[in-house]
This record gives sequence, C-alpha cells and structure tokens, in this order.
Amino acid sequence: MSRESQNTRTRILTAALKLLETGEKTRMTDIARAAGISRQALYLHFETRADLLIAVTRHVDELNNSDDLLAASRAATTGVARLDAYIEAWGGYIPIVYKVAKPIMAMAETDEAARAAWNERMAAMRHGCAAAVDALARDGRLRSEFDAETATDILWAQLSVPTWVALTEGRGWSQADYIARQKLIAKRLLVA
Amino acid sequence: MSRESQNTRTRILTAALKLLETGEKTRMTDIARAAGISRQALYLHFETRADLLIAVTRHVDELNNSDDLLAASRAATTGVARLDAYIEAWGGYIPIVYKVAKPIMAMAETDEAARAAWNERMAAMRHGCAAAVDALARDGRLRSEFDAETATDILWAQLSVPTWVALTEGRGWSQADYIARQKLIAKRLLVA
DNA sequence: TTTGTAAATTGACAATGTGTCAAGTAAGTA
DNA sequence: TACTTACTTGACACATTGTCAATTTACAAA
Repeated sequence: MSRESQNTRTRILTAALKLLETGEKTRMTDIARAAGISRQALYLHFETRADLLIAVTRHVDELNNSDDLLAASRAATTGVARLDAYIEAWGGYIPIVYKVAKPIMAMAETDEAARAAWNERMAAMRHGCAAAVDALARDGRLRSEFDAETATDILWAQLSVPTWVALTEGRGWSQADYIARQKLIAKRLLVA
Repeated sequence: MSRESQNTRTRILTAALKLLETGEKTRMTDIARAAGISRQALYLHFETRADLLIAVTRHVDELNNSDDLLAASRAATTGVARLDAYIEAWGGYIPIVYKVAKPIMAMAETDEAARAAWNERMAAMRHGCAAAVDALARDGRLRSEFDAETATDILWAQLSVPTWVALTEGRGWSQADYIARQKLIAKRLLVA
C-alpha cells in the first residue's frame, strides 16, 4: 500500500465514523460518497462492509488511546479502587464506541467476521472485569457468595453494552447516573 | 375470516414456530413451504414478516398461558417471596420466547412495528419488576440506596433478555444456575 | 345445476443493498 | 515509452421482501 492509498483508507475511515456518529445512513454507497470516492473503490480497501466497520472501531480505539484509558485502572492499589476505576473507564468508553459498535452488533447476527470481532471485544472487556475481581480477591474483599469466575460473569453482564443501552437510551439514565449507579451496584454485589 | 382461513392462519403460526424453534432459516419462503402453502398466500394472512413474527410470539404466549405463569407471582404474600416468584416465572419464560423474540429483536433495528411490539413486551416485563419492588417497599424491606424507580430499572435491566443471552449462551450458565443466581443478585441489590 | 364468492395458486416484477467483473483513465515511475 | 497503481464507470448477479394480475379450486346459495 502506497502513501496515497493509506490516505484514502484513512479518509474512508474518517468519513464512515462521521456518518455513524451523526446517525445517518451508512450503506456502502453513503460511505463512498462521504469519502469522495466511488462505491467500488471501497472494495479496493476493505473486503466487505463488516471489515470496514471493524476497521472503524479500531480507528476509534486509536483516536481515543483506548489502551491507555483502560490501563489506567491497573494503577489502582486496592481492589475496590480498581473496580471503581474500571467501571469509570469502560463505562465512559461505551458511548464513544457505541455508535460504531451498533451496526457491528446488528451484523453479528448473520456475519461471521462481525460476530468474531464483537466477541473478541467482549472477551477483552471481560478480562478487565476478571482483573478487578481478582484484585478484590487478593484483598480478601471478594464476597464469598460467588466464586471468582461467576463474579466475573456477573460484572461482565452488568457492564455489557446492551445493559448500558437499556438504562441510558431505554430508561433515560444520564451518563453520570449510569457510572455512579454501576459503581454502587458492583460494590454491593461483589465487595464483602 | 372463515373457519378455513382460521385454520390456515394457525397452520402458518405453528409451522413458523416450529422452524424458529429448530433454528432453521425462517424466510417467508421457508415458512410458506413448512405451512404447505404458497409464499404469496402468507400475505393474505399477515401484512408483513414483522406482523407474522409478532403473531407467533402471541401464539406462544397463548400456548403457554403466559398470563397465568406471570400472575402466579402476584399470589406471593411477602415482597421477597414475590421477587423470587417473579424471577422464577419470567426467567423461566425467557428460553420459551427467546427463539421467536430473537428475529424480532433483530428486526427492531429497522422495522417500526417490530420495535413497537418488542418495547411493549419489555414495558410489560418492567411492570412485573415494579410490582416486586413496590411489594418490597410495602414490607419496608427495599434498600434505601435507590428510589423505587431506579431499583425497578436495575432489576429490569438485570432480567433483560440480552443479559440472559450473555450469561447462558455466552458464558454457559445453565438455566438452573441462571435462576438461582439472579435471585441472589436481586436480593443482594434490592432487599434491606 | 348454475352462479357467486373466498382462499389460494402461479408467475412476473419492483425495490434494496452487497458484492463482483471488465474495461478504461490518470498519474507517477523506471 | 512502457509499466504500474489507484481509481472510475457501468453493468450485473444474488437474496429477500413485498406487490400485482390473472387464474383455479371448492364450497355455498339460489
């Protein structure tokens, strides 16, 4: 891929992201038009629509330094602090990725690549949950009601994107409400 | 609608339900073939695919006396008993409707009728949650951490279909695990 | 028996969106 | 000048939902 080609690729990702964020239609035609190239040229850069959307999420991750964001919770000393920090970081990141993640979740129903990409993301999110649960266990503050595996599952489901959607879009929770309440819920469920 | 027509309608619903339950493809063509009529004849009975699928969920409700099932929790005397009974009833009903609900949830993205039908179901489910929360409040056993509205939201999200999918299909929880753990979680979160 | 009607069939077709293919162009590079 | 890369243009295949018109089948009523 030449320098020119890289620019076009970025232009496509930027245009697609913008469309997704503004909630406009994002058919291949729309993305092409927004990027100022022909629809067919999209397929010179991305094999399928699923591949393109997945690339957009990675682009979003890079734009937001998502690794650093989530890694911040690793700095916490106590398990409880780590749990709070993780909820703050991930919970704050959901609205950033959601607009892009939504069509991928929709495609995951039928498209194998989309499903794999989304599962991978959810597995990564679960690792963050597991780390927080382990930190609690190390402090001897993990409630004995559930084993670590189960506790991780519970936290993971609690912090899942569909739950965020239900509570914010569905029930009108503000982002601040969401974060604050999820912290309370998590502590109540997991901390002894 | 004549008697004959009613039979055909039921035959369609039964055939569609069977296809959905076995997880086979459920295009209009497939449903028609399974019901032993032409694809076009489906449109003599249901305006759209969304309408047909919605009718299948109602058919499932009837076959299972869903009203009675969920009403059972109303018989509980204490708030805690009512909460348990509701989780048992609704949690047990999810796997029954899920196969049919899944394509409706998928369509809800784009189809207005599907979205409305699904929202209505979720609103009904939330009423059950609200009743349990109110019963707890009447007993003076609702935790003061959250107001009744917020507590209802939390229970509602916790018992939502996507959460059930994540924990059972995604994390391998058995149905028995799911019910037992959700009871523990709900009590821990809501009961003082 | 004839006639009318409801339910269904057959076959064709529009619309939408993804993905493919072939031929051609514009620009830079060896 | 010849070659290569990125891109364009236009056409087309495919899947699926939904529509339309003409026809058939069966039953019921006169």
